[in-house]
Amino acid sequence: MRQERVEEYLGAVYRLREDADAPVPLSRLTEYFGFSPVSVHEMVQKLEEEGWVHYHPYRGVTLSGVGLAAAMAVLRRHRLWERFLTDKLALPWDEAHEAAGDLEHAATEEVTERLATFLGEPDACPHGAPIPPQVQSASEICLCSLPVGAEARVSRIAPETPERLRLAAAWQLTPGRDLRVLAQGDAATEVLVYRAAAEMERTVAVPFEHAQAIWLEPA
Amino acid sequence: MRQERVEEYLGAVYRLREDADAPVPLSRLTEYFGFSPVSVHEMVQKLEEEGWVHYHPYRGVTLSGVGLAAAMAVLRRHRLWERFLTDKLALPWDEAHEAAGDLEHAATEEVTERLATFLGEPDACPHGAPIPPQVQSASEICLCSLPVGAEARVSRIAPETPERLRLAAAWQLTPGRDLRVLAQGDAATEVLVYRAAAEMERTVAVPFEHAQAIWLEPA
DNA sequence: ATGAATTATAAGGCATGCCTTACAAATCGA
DNA sequence: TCGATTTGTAAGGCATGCCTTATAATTCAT
Repeated sequence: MRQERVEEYLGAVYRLREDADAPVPLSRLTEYFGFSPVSVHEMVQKLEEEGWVHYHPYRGVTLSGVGLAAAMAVLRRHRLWERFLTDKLALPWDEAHEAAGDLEHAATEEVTERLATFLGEPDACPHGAPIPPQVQSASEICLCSLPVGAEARVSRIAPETPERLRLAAAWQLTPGRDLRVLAQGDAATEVLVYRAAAEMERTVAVPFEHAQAIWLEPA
Repeated sequence: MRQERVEEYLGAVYRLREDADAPVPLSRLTEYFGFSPVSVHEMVQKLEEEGWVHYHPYRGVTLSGVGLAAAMAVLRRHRLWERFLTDKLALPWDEAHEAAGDLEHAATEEVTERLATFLGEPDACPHGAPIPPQVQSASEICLCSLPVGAEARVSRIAPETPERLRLAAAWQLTPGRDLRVLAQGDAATEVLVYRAAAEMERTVAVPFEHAQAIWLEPA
């Protein structure tokens, strides 16, 4: 298997496994890549043969030791390049993910580590995802879970679709911004209302589907 | 054909055509890539079919209009990344070429142009090769051609092999450095003797094979 | 002008990584 | 527990881009 293919699969598994112990079903990978189930199944078997993942039939895949290390390396590269693209090249943050997807496979470990030094060893990508070996904060909660009146700081947008990123930027709900929940909209209409705190007097109505993807550190 | 493959071939043709009108023989490409003549021939035919090159049987290939434009874009990306790697990441210049070879296919036009801006629109790669649309200086001459006693400034190392680049760096014969020819060694022993000018009192004996690859702007 | 070297072309092969169709097995909800 | 849904497996296909072997055509130097 080509290294790039391996890396793409490992990166996908890493992203999709919410819990370290929960195997990622092949259906998730099928959906993630847009490949046929048969193709994914084939690749997963090869990945297992080569020791990258453990495959539990009818349950899904988990990363092996080497697989985890490789996945972390890939995600590290990806997110470092995202930082470079947004911070140094001023690429819009909704384009950074895709552009970094190509660069992550092209850069060697040496180049990546030099890039990390150049960038000042950042801890997170522009969308707030931790750059391995940095790990996800345990206290992070979803915007949907924040009680009315509570304040919090935006820490991450995930999953990061271009459209959602553009909206989040327009709402000024980007990592580091503070907000307070003004009111909870009707869950049926799928709208929640929030107000960014203090310095900026802005009130935005965030559709439920996007509020689900905005993660916070409570104040 | 995959775009990356096309770009590699066009880049090779661009580099190998000394004169715009002289077709590049397939044997040069065979040698450049280390592929079999048959494989190169196959690819060249496909490139011709798709309009990237003109193929003159038994003579070689020349770039078409679109092929030339594409080749220039590739070389531009390549050399901009080389500049980034050496200038911003402090990657040794003999490693920059290889590392850039992967990045050049991964970066989009938009990213490349932002990179150019970030780097301050450089005119040449770290090894002195012009970054398109910049063109090669016509007054450039080879170290072998410089008369004894004449002074000149190093402008370029080409062809750039890692070993040669390491030697050139050790000799401090890098683009921008001034030198004067002290004496001409015996061509049979393939050694020429030069002395870097003024500020640094250094005398080095440059083997003929490497002197052939050091290009100068006469003082 | 002829023979050696170069170049072209034909034919068949191989690994990769996708695809579809078809069918079997396991899981899970009602 | 039974049937629908999900998941696994087998079989065959396809494009890419390399490879080797073998043979034909051309070029070039003597």
